[in-house]
Amino acid sequence: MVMINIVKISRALGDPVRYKIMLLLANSESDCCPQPSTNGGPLGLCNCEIMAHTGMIQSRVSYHMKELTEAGLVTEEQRGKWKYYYINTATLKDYAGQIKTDLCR
Amino acid sequence: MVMINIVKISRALGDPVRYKIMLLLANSESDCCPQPSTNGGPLGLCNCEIMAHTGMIQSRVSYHMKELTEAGLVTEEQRGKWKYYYINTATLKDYAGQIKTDLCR
DNA sequence: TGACAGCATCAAAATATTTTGATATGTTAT
DNA sequence: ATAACATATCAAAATATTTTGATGCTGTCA
Repeated sequence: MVMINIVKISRALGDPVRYKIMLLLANSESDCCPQPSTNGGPLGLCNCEIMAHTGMIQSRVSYHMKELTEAGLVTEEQRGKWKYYYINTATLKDYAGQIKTDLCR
Repeated sequence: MVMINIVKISRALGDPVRYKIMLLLANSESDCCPQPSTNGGPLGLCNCEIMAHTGMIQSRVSYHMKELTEAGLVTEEQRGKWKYYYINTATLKDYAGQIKTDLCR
């Protein structure tokens, strides 16, 4: 059982910009740069694609991706000079499960 | 299907003070004032009990209970001059479910 | 009704987070 | 090695949230 921090994950998801990025990651396939590895889950996007989809500047995207990564919601993968981000579904499933066991009784 | 706002709920849970209150509500039974209604779920606590458990001043507790209530995480019940709060487990279950269906694929 | 208990609300202060532009770091291709 | 590109980091500014103390409102009980 992985250790997850409910408050940290909630806080990460509780920002509209970051939640939008999570939805993007869950629903988009990469279409630029080298293709990410086939990991069975979402294919992920690179920083530049997130910039394009959201219209945000680079440092802003970087900042939010770091928040998501540190919460364990997103996994990074360096591929050449690009960095891919994809959703860590294990964390989300643990999170959803723990919310229910800890708070619903 | 109730309309829930994932960002708002996440934000509400993403504050350490509020998450602590949620755990309190999930694990405590009221032991003061008139007993709350038997609603099948957690019995809830009144503002004064939350103050006692957390050591926080009244206006601070009030502020956070409002945030939790507005997110739909907590339901209020006025009983005499006391106000009881109890966890809204339906919202939490919908939340956990939607997190999984929207972000895990 | 008056006194008081419990909670809500408000404005100001304190604190935290987010955004931006500049600059640094790391990778690839020439 | 150098240039060019992708991303990270930093410090300052902008913005948002939380905390506090004061005050207001409502219900209870003498």
